[in-house]
Amino acid sequence: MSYYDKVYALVRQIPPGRAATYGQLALMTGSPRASRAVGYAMAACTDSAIPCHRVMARDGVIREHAFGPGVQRAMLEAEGVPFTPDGRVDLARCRWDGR
DNA sequence: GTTCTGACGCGGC
DNA sequence: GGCCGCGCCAGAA
Repeated sequence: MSYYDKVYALVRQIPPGRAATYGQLALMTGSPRASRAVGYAMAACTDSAIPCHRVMARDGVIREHAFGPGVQRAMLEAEGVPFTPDGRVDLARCRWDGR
């Protein structure tokens, strides 16, 4: 059980239509400052069972991932995740509370 | 064991 | 309000 597995386990618990930030997941893993490590774990995510598209920066900005550019946003929209006009995820409404 | 890098976060200018 | 720099943790070389 590496740190990655811990992060993945949390990400898999994110319900459809919800989104979480790297810092939030880092906080749940027990290392509030490990946001970078969390992001790195997501970057290495190749398992389709892990909804890594529901994880983004604190600002709601989505970075391109291994699945392809633009795919992440499409998947989120398909799940009903609200987006702001400037192309960011509206974390104010779909932010996952961790439960 | 040491060093560098990275899907980040926050404070300061 | 936007841009720059430093610090954080974990993994790979």
